[in-house]
Amino acid sequence: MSSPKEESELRKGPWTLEEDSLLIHYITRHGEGRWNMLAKSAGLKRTGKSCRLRWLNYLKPDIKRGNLTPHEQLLILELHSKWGNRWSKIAQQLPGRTDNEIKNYWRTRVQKQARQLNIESGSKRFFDAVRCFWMPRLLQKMEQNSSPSPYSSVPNMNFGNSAEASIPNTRLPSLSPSPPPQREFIDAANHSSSMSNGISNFSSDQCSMKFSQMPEISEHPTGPFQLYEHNVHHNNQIQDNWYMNTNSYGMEGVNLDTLSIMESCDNIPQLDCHTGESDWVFGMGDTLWNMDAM
DNA sequence: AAGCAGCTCAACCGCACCCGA
DNA sequence: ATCGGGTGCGGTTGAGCTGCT
Repeated sequence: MSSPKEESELRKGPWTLEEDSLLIHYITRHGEGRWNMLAKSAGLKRTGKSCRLRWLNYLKPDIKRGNLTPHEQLLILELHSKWGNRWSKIAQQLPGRTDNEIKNYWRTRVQKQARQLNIESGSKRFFDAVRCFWMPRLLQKMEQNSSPSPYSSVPNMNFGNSAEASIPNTRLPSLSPSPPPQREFIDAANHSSSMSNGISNFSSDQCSMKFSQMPEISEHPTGPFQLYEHNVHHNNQIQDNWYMNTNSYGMEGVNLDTLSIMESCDNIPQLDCHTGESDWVFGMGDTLWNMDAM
């Protein structure tokens, strides 16, 4: 137990370079753990908790900095649907990313989008928006940004409970011409269409037909979202240029018009990319987004 | 240039759990 | 059985940054 005097001497707030240096040097020499003792031994006027947090979330050598990649974002969406707010568990699946970072991402990006859409972030509508727009767009970004397939590079990337990787069996709104779907995407969709786990009634034709009813995404969006998708006219062809800036996380293309169509899709049998009663493309039940009040 | 609002993210807080004495 | 220290986790806060007017 520390005396009141010691308590009052404890520093709070942002870490200085000197403190960082002390912590790094101490851990390099003696390793992690026993944080309270470590704090004292290292000569830091910080609580053990503060030292631990600083190390794990910021100083540890394998921490990745910078924006989350579309692939990482997709993984977060998928894992959150599975585990809810189990940030540390989710973080374990994203090497170099911390639970704090993922939590911040969820709260500032995902929940923000839900708020702007004026929908409950755990609701079925939000669920559909994520599934039918956000995820496919992230997938598209991944296709464009990377090769080989991001899925093949993700160990244990298992979308859903089935052994098969049932990649979202969705099609993008007619954003023509879209890049050819990646191999796994097609395979998974084809495969899933023959499965009997609730994805069976998926038909890509149905889905694309449904999306064809969606409004064209305006080049000059006026909705609450700034679209980062620009249709570039080139040789009489329209090319969709996707790019990320710090605020673009793929869902910006979802506007209220689109969602209202989605809502009207409730009259039409639930979005064709929707899969049966409660399963969705990743084989998750409705309950998955309800684990915690988001 | 200044003021303001919104956003991001590092850091803190409180609680729960684990484990050894 | 229980007490206390150590640790981990999720929620929240606030300083600083950015962009807009």
